[in-house]
Amino acid sequence: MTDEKIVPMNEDIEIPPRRPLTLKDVSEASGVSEMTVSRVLRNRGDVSEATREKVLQAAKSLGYVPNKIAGALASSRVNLVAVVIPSLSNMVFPEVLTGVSEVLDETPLQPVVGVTNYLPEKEEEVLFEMLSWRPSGVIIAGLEHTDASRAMLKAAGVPVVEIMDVDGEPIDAVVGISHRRAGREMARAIVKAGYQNIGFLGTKMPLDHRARKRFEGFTEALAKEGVEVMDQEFYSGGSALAKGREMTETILNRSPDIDFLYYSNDMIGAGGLLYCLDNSIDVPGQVGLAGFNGVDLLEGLPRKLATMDSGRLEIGREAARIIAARIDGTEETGGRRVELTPKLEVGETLRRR
Amino acid sequence: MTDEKIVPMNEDIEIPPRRPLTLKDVSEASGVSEMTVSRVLRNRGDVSEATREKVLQAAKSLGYVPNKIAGALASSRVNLVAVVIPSLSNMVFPEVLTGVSEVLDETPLQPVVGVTNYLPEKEEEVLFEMLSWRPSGVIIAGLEHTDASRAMLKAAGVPVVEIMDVDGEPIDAVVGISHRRAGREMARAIVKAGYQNIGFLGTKMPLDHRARKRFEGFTEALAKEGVEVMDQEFYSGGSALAKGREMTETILNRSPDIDFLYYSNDMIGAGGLLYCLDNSIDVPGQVGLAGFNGVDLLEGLPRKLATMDSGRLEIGREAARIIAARIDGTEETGGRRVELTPKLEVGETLRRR
DNA sequence: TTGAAAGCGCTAACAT
DNA sequence: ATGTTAGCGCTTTCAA
Repeated sequence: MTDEKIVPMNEDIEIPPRRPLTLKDVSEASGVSEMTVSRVLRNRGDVSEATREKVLQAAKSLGYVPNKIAGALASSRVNLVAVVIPSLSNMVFPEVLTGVSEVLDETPLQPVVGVTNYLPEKEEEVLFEMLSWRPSGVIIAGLEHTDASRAMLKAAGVPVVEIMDVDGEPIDAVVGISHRRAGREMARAIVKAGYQNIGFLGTKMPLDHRARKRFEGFTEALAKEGVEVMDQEFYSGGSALAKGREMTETILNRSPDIDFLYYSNDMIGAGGLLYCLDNSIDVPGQVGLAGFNGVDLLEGLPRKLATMDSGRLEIGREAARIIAARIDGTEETGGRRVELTPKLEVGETLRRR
Repeated sequence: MTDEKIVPMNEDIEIPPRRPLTLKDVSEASGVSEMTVSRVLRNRGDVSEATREKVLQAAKSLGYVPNKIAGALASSRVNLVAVVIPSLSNMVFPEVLTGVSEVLDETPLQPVVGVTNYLPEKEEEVLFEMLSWRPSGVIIAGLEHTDASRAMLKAAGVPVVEIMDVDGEPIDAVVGISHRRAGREMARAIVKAGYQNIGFLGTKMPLDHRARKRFEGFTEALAKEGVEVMDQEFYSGGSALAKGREMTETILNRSPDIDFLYYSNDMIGAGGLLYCLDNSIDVPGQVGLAGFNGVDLLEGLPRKLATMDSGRLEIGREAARIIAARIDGTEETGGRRVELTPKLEVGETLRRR
């Protein structure tokens, strides 16, 4: 028998723990300095085609994934944009995000989303958390923030775009619509169409400032026409469509003289419409209806609900454009203000005169 | 005239560029070493109440926001969980995210979302980008990925949970339902209810593997009963509700004998239902209808659509639980497989025998 | 075109 | 209970 080398099973054979690969590994595998590897991987500086090949080949075959944490620390450049929104359940915000992604996809920037559940303290936490990653910009819904949040945003030293709403004092840039104006314009359209006994249906959310502003604009414009909101009803939680039905039934039973219902969003408006149709209420003859947002669900309803487009997609896009332009230095100054014009969609639930 | 000190305007007065604060600033302001400041800010180790106070006070008054990039690099701990989903427009995914957030909110972990638009190459890019931040875990929709994506996920050395679907070979853990089974069960329920001339309506998306698997399960189970799908129709883009109407009209005109329509999602199903009701088609007598997902929109429809709940919220929660448990070491082994049972909701659009 | 050295801001590990 | 030292993995800067 030849004296084979026998490797005992239970020896302290060093099984190196699977460690993430580093530049050094690629450097060794390719026989090129770490620095040059780094240059190749970032397409920076002059590197000969030959070494370039070698490096890319080595990186690929090892399955190297760069460590952005180290890169960001070394370069103090972070390609993240913090996007802070109140909710994901309300389709409005995913739509805004879609607009943001669409634009950022053309840049090296990447959105990172934080959700606040409409709570100012939670917003503060989320913001703190996100800012601690030193993002290159912040897109945040609304103009109402705690003092601490405003202080953090100002101190962050990066572009901040407040979105959705323009009624208030922005910290830096702002992109949105005036919800007061949206409310006023809807009120005028309703009165002009000859409705006089108007009911309002909304969410039970004192912290939804945009819904509140629409309501304020609405009642204010009605007041100018000598009209008052006759009755109102609020809901929280549950299926918005079902709640729209229920609330509509409730308010119409309580105030049978109502001839118009203004809903704070299209979903409950759609529920109201379905209720009316089910109960043979003539829309818009006996009762007119209007919602808010311009969601594309409305296209498929038996009758097209009157609404006012809130331009979510465009808001997301524009906010992202502002951030991108500021970061790459195209746009110098801060404080841009973009007010989009909400456009009334008369649909078929607002009678025409 | 006294000789006042006159400060010339255009002197090279050093205006220190607004630099983000560091631990050192807090250390100097509080007269405590950086290390102790770090300890206080992370609630680590023993620190006397007195110094603790001093430090917190200093940090707060300066408005210090820690730099997680540096922290992560030093500790090689990153409290991020990458969540990769195909889309935000389909409410299903925001719902999953809601479940994920809900659970991660109770932990130090934070979700970071990436969207792939159902494109495998885009998924690969997004994954590469996210993994370069060295997240502590990955939650990713589906079981179908490019080889490169699978390789990256395996090499990442962190828990990976594939979600939504269990029909296939997971990389690590998996949480979802069997879409094949969902399709089969719906087929059986339909045949059992006495329908024989069945149409299928879906999205024109070869890359939506879950929809495909449902369809396969569906046709397979029908075949066992000696039934074949009579006609089918596909759409892409636009308002799903409106498309549901259109497709329903098209297919019923083309194949008037159809007595059941199976929709690949609730939204187009709802459109179909509204179409039928508008056109006085007796549902479920003349034509039965069923969708898929169990979205809560269905609660508000004139008639409750039959569907099968896909348990999105619970999938998100469970995936997050698995990640959290593995990270804090509660759960050792990998490869957990959680198959949720999709539950048939008969509603009012599937006739009862 | 390539490489070497010196940090980025923090934390682990070890003093004291 | 507090401080000191040495990196984490990269990029910047400077040198060759």
